[in-house]
Amino acid sequence: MILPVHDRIRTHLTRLLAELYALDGRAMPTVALEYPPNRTLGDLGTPVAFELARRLKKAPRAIAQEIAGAFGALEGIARVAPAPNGYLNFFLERRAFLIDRLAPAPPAPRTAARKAIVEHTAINPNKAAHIGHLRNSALGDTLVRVLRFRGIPVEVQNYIDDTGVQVADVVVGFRVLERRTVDGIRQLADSTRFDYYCWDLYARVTEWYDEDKTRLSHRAETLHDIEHGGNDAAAIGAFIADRIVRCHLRTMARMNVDYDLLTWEGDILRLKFWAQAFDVLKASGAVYLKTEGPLAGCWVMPIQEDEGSNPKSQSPKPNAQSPKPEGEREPVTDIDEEDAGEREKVIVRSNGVVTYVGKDIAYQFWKLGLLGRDFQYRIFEERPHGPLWATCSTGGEATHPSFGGAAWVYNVIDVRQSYLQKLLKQALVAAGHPEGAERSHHFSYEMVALSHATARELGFAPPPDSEEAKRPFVSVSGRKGLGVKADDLLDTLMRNAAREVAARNPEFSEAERDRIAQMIGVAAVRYFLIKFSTNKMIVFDLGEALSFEGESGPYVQYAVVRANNIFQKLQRRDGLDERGLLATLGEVPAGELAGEYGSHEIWELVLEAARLDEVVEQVIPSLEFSVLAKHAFSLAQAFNAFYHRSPILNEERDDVRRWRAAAVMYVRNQLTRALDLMGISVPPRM
RNA sequence: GCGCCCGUAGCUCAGUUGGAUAGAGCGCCGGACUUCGAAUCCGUAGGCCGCAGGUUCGAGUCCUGCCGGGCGCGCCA
Repeated sequence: MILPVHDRIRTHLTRLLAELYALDGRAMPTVALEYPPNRTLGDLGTPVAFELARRLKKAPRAIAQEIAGAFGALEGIARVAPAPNGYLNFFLERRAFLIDRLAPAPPAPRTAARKAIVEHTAINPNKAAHIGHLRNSALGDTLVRVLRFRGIPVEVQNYIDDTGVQVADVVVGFRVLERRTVDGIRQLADSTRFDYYCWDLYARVTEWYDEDKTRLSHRAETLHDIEHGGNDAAAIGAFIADRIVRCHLRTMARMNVDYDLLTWEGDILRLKFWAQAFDVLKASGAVYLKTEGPLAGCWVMPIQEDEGSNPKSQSPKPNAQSPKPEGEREPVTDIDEEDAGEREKVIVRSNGVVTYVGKDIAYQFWKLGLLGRDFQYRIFEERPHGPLWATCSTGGEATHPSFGGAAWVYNVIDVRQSYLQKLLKQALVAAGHPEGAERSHHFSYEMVALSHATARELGFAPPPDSEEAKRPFVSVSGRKGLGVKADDLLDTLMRNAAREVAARNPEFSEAERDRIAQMIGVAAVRYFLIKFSTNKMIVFDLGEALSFEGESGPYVQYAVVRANNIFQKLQRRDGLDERGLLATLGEVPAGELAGEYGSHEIWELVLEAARLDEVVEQVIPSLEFSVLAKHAFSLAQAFNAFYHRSPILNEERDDVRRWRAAAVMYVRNQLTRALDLMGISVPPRM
């Protein structure tokens, strides 16, 4: 890991600059650390002299020379070199650096970090999951892993909208279109792929509505029944939601995605979370009753378009202190009710029913520990590593872990919900919790569409002369049943992987082959869903996603498998294991590592591998995991090139062999960690 | 109409605190398996970074305008 070295240089340099140029805190430039384009220039470099040039009225080059001259000794730094163009470059103590990083890691220091809640997945529990949902969970789960890597405690929640329109529509499908009873549906669920069945039924219901709009009265009626409970529709709705959620959990488990708590919307209603939040919002003036105009009788929240309404976001740090007390914050901007052009969002309808935004506000308050109420909790299912909990409104377990009340909240929801998520933050500010707003993140990402080729392959080709046909992609639509089901994709992926594995390892048993194929399939999807910027739409193409070559998850896995093979052979052939290797590194001549034999390639590998912590640090505030994916890929790429060029087992010079093996060991360790952050495991062979 | 996002190689994309020579993958073409596994590697070709201004020692990156595309803006969720 490289960050401790950054910190050491930065601290040293800051003190040095203060002495050298009598700079006080305000005048002190930030010491940015970068990587020179090649190792002959240095291992780390800073453009700090450029920043000082104007203030000191001196050429950057002269400043860099002065700093280098006064630098003195610093642990881990072999040499400081001012570059002719003004950069200040550093050379590291290579041997110590690598030995340090190979030593067994000390137990992670206890951090005072407060809990973060990550909510992701949140699929309507009325049909099978599709490829778009996988993007959500892949991003959400990676966020969870990355935060935990940094020592931040994380609670993972999956929100279940069991009382919404989508469940109601499937209830209508079963009751009205198919005339089934609860028992009939249960039988069906026990004997079919229930989530697939509902996928089709849901599409049929949508069509049925489209044929005759008056049929929508069935939806309204069902929605009402579900919300009030104690009737057939509610029982069917509850059954469907429960069964479909279990299907979703199985699908997600295939992707190595897991949760701590399922929060059910029905419980938010039954426990009257909204009533509580409503009181707070009314008291603070965040919402008010319209007495005239088209919205008369509605409780509304004014929508602010100015900058002040969108507080800057903060990201958690393991050692961050508690937020400033609210008293030190700027006062909430006054809401100008007289402003004629102002827009208003209805929170409570004139018929007294709260909107989706209202429920979400209450839920967000609870997540931040600002509501003053809690759920009851039941065990949803037992798992090897402990129970999966779910909320409930009556008869909960007497003892349960503590949920909610987090310092940081991440809501992983697609970009179309940006507007609502912004309202959520505004509500927090208006209710007097600006710091809660700053610590609430909408983790937004773009949609997944289908390529025309893939749509055609699946039988969704749009009519030749339609608008859709002219577009560069085909939109998925759960309502129309148009899309790639997650399990179908995973099945295809794993089938293809199994074929590849079998071709290369004919001696494998079927079970072994399938176990490995599964790991490879997961690597392929998860990497594919992570490697694009979140604000870029993914035009999903089966062929591309199925590819195990080039920039892909399996490519990175393959590099690690190769590295592991080297160690297995080293041990078998030469009796040299990792511990034995480590023990000798202090004595072995380090010419190969130092680049004295003409190539710096193993040092390049080590330095690049060490950057994982820096990459993670960068990835948390930006929420751009493509950076992490790219890092892993380029490290794997560098390793593969090295592997090809530089033999280890057959290298005759013992010192060279040992340093190469040590570098491979470190790269392997770091790549394994990077893959784990993406939810990808390493197969024993592939 | 208003708001947000995108425009970089033939295609798909990196380039996220403004820094040293704009990079990958795929595709094309040409090479490398009696050698730690070729799901690999090496090489060739391919760029008015949408356009025009501005800020800066320095702009693909920041600002303004324009052009092209996507998505939002409901007493739906």
